[in-house]
Amino acid sequence: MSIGLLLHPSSPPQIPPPTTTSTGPPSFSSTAGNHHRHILSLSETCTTISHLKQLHAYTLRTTLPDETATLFLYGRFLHLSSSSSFSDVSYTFRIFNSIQQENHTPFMWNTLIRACAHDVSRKEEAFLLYRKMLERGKSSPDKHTFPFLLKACAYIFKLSEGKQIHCQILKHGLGKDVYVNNSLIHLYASCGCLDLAKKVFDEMPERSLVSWNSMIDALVRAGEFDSALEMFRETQESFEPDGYTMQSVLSACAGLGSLSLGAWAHAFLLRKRGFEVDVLIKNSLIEMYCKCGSLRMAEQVFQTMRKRDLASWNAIILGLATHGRAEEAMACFERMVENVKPNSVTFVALLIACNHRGLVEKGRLYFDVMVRDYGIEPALEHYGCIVDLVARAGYVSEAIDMVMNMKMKPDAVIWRSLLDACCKNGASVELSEQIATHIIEDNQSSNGSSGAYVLLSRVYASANRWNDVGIVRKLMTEHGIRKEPGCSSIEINGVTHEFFAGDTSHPQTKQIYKQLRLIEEKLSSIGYSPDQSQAPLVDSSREKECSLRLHSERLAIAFGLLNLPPQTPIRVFKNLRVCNDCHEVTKLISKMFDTEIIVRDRVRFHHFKDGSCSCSDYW
DNA sequence: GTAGGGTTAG
Repeated sequence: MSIGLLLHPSSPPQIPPPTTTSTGPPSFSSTAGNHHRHILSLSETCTTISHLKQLHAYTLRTTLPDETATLFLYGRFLHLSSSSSFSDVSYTFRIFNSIQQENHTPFMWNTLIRACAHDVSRKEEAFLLYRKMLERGKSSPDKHTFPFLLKACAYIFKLSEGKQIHCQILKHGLGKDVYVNNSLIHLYASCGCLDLAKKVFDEMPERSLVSWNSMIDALVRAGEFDSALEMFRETQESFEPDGYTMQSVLSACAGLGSLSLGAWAHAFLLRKRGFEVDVLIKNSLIEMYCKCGSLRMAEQVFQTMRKRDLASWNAIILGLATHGRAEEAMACFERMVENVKPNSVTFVALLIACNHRGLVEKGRLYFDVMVRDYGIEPALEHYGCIVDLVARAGYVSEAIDMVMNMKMKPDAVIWRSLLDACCKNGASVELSEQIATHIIEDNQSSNGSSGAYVLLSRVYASANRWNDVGIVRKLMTEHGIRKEPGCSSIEINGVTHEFFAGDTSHPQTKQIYKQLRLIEEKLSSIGYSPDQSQAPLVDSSREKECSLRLHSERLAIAFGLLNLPPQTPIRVFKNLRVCNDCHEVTKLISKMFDTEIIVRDRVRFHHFKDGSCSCSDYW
């Protein structure tokens, strides 16, 4: 039988077939060894699972030289069937199970474990296989086994299993293997155990670029951006950075919100040769520039991309959204759908765009379109945006209905949006109490509920229930809960200056407040009256004095106006969500001072490691 | 004799 005839017409190889020793006289080659070599070479040219199955069938009818050769060939089949281009794991299992148990080699076990580690729905099976491998007692795990197993483990964030595997690694004497250790670093970083990742890294006898990259990535994930950049500097003493390194570096710059560092990293990339600045790096650049407040540079990167993927579109839409440029974000979405199918993240970005600008109608529309036209189930994040949007606009009962109809448990962010709306819209004290209870119960041990306590005390104060106000304050003290202050930062000449609401600690405070008065006078002259409700909780005498100067971002803007040369763009970061009112007043100030002012929110402030910032917020 | 480690936004 001719294997050439069996293969699909599109298949590349048409190697003359061998004849088997069992099916008649040889035509041009007669040894089993030749068959073996022939099948092996054919296996290298398989491009579809169908080719492989034909080759497998052919092999079953063929006599091979010995058992070792047969097992080697089956190992190859296992590997092929589970490789990313074929990825027919059930077929891999069928081949594996067709081989007698005592003939399963470590290579076969490893291949099967790898197949499971790469398959989204089979991660758990990787552990079962490992256990079986040990139980059968014929094959010992080796240096190839553990990276696969740890990958599966990291994917499902199983720390305790990971630690057990770590023990197994040591038991089998593989604690020095660089691949195994890199996988351990990745695992511990995925589980949020920076200390353990660091320990593995520090104790490694040998490190590769991947070790450094994994460690830098671990630091970025943990929000230790400065340390990540420091490690990047160290890396270069031994290795040339690659694309992975640079993506982590860009993330670190974005995390710090430092445009100067980010621009430096960009220049480094352009200067560097030897690796391609691909879509993923470009996406990181867009994200970095957006997070560092330079939408202009982000747009430039986006515009000059020859190839864009889903993430590129999402990154730019999100950037526009968080900068309060909702119309452009929506226009970008329209262009996007002509090229790429949007996903759930796209709609988060669109809802954020609406949220930042108080576009309730549009927000409702996108929420419906997402479900109806794209079949995307709303996730917690979508609810977080829409509930906040609707609630802020004063549609409290609609927001409550939404929360009640959610398929998942609302988180503290959502409850807080509701509570905030209740406070502003004079909802009943009982309702506010109920909502506050949800938040406080969900956040017993963390500081995430500080907003709820503050809001609740406001509700009681407005109802003249001063006793209850006292009780709330006492509870806060007892639970060690601090108020979460509004905080904004601005980077000037590579130095980050930070301001809190009503802050007077800056050495230039006098001039800053003078500048603020000037801004306020100018604003009043054009009839603008700042929205009092947006002011953070401060004592009432100061609130009356000047609402404008109490906002942290406005202190930062005033500082920027004082210290930057005219026409220099002013970029301010806020630890909390930038609200519609802020976008509005920023636009006015930009116009009055003929300069570009951008205030944008930061997901997390790296110096609030103790969780005192709104890390759990989506914006 | 086969293979192996490190990314996707809120």
